[in-house]
Amino acid sequence: MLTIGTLAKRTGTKVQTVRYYESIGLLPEPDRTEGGQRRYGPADLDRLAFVRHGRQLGFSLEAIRDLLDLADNPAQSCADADSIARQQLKQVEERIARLQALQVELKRMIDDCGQHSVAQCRVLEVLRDHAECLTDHANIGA
Amino acid sequence: MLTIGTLAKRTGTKVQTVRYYESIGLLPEPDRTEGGQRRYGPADLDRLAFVRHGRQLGFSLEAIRDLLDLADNPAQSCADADSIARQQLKQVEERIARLQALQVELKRMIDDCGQHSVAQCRVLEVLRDHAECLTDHANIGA
DNA sequence: TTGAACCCCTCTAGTCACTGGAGGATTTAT
DNA sequence: ATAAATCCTCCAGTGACTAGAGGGGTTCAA
Repeated sequence: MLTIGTLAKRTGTKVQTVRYYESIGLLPEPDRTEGGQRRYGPADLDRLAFVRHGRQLGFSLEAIRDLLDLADNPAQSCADADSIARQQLKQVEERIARLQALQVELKRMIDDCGQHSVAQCRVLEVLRDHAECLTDHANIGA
Repeated sequence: MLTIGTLAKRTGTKVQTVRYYESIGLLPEPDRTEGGQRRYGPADLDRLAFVRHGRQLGFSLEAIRDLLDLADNPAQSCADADSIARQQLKQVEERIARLQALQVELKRMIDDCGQHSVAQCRVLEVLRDHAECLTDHANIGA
């Protein structure tokens, strides 16, 4: 039986985060000692590892919840898991594209900056004048 | 004199967001009509455009606050603005690298998925078994 | 067995950058 | 004069945690 601290350490999670996952129903309520402390078994370790791994792959907790449901009912369709993963991939690819546009823009700002005097800083110019922009970059660079 | 709605529309911002920026001191308190409604001038439009443009480039509001200070005191150093932009670029590049690692992993999951039966879905397998991972992808794929 | 060290508990509130809604006032156009 | 559209404030919620206060539990050695 593992304490919450051990469980957290083994999965690279913070203790508070484990309790948070429990509070939102992503992890089941574990056994407790007489003193009221949580004690976990191997199944809990697996489930938390699954969650963390999903997070590392950029899945939202909502998506992970769906994937856990699928994993709990293995008779169901693989297609659902596949489509969740495909959605995730699409989002990741969109983010990459947006960030690459920002990268170009930022590099241009910085390159230009070196050649100008203090009073006419290109970084600030570029921010002031949207027209300076080469790319019509998308909404927010998350 | 512009209403808040017009100001918002011109800068691609929501009305609530404009008020939010005012509430955190990013925009100055504007004039008001006798009835208490906000009325904005061209300087407000510029400042808000600057903020929005910064956001589109992925700067945090904190960074934008610093950049606005620099823009307000043009006698100060361009180097500060440059270093903020450089930090931002570094962060963007890190995010791209992380996302590209995720992309590889997700593609592999999805490619493998098609070849397996419902009962042994690769997507779920990969999430279950960290050992399945080729890449040791970083913390959270933001 | 007593004490120290370290862990655990709940609860509340904060983070970031907004977004949404309730319930009501103002402005504008007809 | 009235209707539609916009505006106001205030409060609460999002996602995914994170931090801290104030207290209790567990474990090990002396």
